[in-house]
Amino acid sequence: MSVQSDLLRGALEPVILEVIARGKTYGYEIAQAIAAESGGTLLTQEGTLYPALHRLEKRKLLKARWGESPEGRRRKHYQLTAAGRKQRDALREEWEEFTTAVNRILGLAHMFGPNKDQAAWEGTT
Amino acid sequence: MSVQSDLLRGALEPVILEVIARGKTYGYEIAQAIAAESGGTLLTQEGTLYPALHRLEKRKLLKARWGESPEGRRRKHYQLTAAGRKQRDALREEWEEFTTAVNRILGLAHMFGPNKDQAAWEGTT
DNA sequence: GATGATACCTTGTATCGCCAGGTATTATAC
DNA sequence: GTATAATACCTGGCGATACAAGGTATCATC
Repeated sequence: MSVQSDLLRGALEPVILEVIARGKTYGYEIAQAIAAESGGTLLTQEGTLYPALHRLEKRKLLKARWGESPEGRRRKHYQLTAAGRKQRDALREEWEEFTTAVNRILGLAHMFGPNKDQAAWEGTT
Repeated sequence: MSVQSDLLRGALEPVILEVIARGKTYGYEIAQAIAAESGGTLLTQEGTLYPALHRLEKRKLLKARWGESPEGRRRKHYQLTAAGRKQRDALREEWEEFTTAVNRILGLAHMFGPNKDQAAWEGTT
């Protein structure tokens, strides 16, 4: 398995929730949005995405209803539940903290917020 | 399993390689360095770290030799091989690209400096 | 009528973080 | 003396999940 796969494991859930929050509602569209909005870096395979959506639905973070495309193809539309919105916020926070911690170790200085003790840390090695 | 666990999967390898490159040589020390340098955010359990070191050694990214502490306890010291250094660079690059892509989707602009006004953007949903 | 795009799904495999347990030595209490 | 903690290593089994590979079905295009 590629490293991309391992990286995706922690990021897929917040990404999906975010894309749905932005108004992409069904699987195929969500996959395309992830690919497009990531500049082609993130490519969620169908065997990854659909099970993930089902898990989120099972956990009541998403609610689903069947619909149809203008051409008559069936689509399964998802939307965030209240719990889903809450989880989205929590995961975004967790992602931020986690990547900040890793970036500190990797010596990658770009951070999200105001950061006070970067300089102090830099001096201690 | 916590989300932290899933996040760690993609980051553990580059983090370990980086910490060893910085001069931490044996497991116990590496674990403490990861905890300390991440500000306590990253906590690699022994059941995570030791197998990871063994995998890296098996893949010839690390070379190991047994040693002793001043008090007489045995220690297994690791160092990067040439392939390990190369992998470290590659993984750092991959980490950067990946997190940049995710941040773009999550609306976390990858910024330099203490400026963060997401608030304006947040209001537009 | 073949191909490709759209749109969904599932099974099986491999991987890996973690839990829980183990072994052993040394230092520090009490 | 003898717990307890800290140091320092290890492993087996479990649960979770990304992916490959396969499937079904509709519609547009050539």
